[in-house]
Amino acid sequence: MNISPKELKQVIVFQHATDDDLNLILKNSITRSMEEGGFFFLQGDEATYLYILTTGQVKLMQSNPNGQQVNLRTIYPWQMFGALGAVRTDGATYPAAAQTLEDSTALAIPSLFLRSMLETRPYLSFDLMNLMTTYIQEMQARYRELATEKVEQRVANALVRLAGQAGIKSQKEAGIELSFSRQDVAEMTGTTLYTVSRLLSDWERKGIIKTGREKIIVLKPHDLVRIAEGFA
Amino acid sequence: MNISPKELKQVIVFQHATDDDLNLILKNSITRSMEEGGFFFLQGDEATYLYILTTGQVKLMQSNPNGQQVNLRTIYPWQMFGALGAVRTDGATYPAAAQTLEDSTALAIPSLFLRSMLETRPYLSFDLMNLMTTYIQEMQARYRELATEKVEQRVANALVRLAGQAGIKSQKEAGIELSFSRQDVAEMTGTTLYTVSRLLSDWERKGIIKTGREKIIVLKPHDLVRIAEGFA
DNA sequence: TTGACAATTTGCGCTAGCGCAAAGAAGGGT
DNA sequence: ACCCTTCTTTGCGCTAGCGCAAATTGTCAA
Repeated sequence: MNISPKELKQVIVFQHATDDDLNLILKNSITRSMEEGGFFFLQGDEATYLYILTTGQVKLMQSNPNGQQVNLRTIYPWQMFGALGAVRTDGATYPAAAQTLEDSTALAIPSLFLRSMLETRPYLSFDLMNLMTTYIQEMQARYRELATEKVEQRVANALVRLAGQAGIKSQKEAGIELSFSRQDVAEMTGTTLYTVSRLLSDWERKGIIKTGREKIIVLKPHDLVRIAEGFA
Repeated sequence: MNISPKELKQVIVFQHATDDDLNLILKNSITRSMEEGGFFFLQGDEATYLYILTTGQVKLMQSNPNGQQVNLRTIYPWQMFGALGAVRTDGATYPAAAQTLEDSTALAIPSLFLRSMLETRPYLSFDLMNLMTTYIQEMQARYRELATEKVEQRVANALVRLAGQAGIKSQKEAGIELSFSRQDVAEMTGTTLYTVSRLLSDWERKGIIKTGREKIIVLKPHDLVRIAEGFA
């Protein structure tokens, strides 16, 4: 699999990189493929690579000591993951696990090489920092949501967000199709598979969505927004 | 109020700064004082300054549209706050509000000046980026905690953490004294003032802590750790 | 087409935690 | 020393959401 510098430039953090830098990165990196359900890394693994997803889909998740887990984020092609661990100068470990949702391929940039780049390429630190501010704000917002909103609102909100990010215009229905199981949605919103199922069934009865196995078609996004805002 | 470069170097992000840079920062900044209960900035304000707290205590909090709020973090002297808004290149706003818990003073560094420094001082971007990775990890951990742990565990955990960060060895009691109201603790853990009060009363009966008005003295931290880990 | 497996739905009972209300401390200022 | 304000406690009732269990449905492979 060959990646061109031009493709690599789609990555937000590399948008200001020179072609020379991009080639240098490509030369020093390897590609890793992983079949559905496999892990690029586990929580606590030593952070030896920073990854750029080129094909497929990856979910980042964190587990507590009892094994319960939450979904932190889903990664789509040309997004970066594993950056948190890889960037830290001390012998750092990944704070989350990265599991593929479908067969996936990623460019793996060695942490050591990355850090050497950071030292001599100010734009890289800067862009990376900017990306991180975005993450922090997002996490803070989700934290507040989890702390103050009730389940119904959080699930509605998640669907709205997903429709924007991961949605595909449905072929048959006039709506936006999402490919997530009830369990996935539960882990994204800090609730249980049962509660999600009940909510979705309810909304389907009301004609707001249409459901299927590992599939949710959003028919009336606006109604979901209203629910998310608390006008249940 | 005069701040010396040496003092300013306590700030993690400025640890690698030259004396010249530190003086430059001081020359371009102003100090702002704020009495207890006042706001350095509100959520949504245009991010014109990045602040370094020099004296006092500040809490960062985020509100949802209905006015319910969560505490994101408490700031102690020589910590930075307002960085998220100030760093972003687009005309950004603060994603949280900063309210003083006691009379406080802060060094206010203009965002524009800060950004000009970032462009020419790679170490600054780099250190700032490192600080941000720490924040992200912390927020992710708290998010997971909120999603998977029950209230009792979260409150116990918060006390343990606070004892480490903000604790003062109590004069009279053999314990670590914290100055937070029940409401504060509730906002930190995503629960209600009532539930916190009930838990604290319970723990006091068991001799794990001692309570007072806006005061919690941790007597047996280890017992709290056990509760936090789920051995209620 | 038929199995086998995984995802989903739904009934049911339960309890953790919410939140009102009212009473009881604890300070702080005058 | 007293009053007023703010914080805290606790009784009480309630419900959102959990989670087991069992039935049902959808998918894929042989």
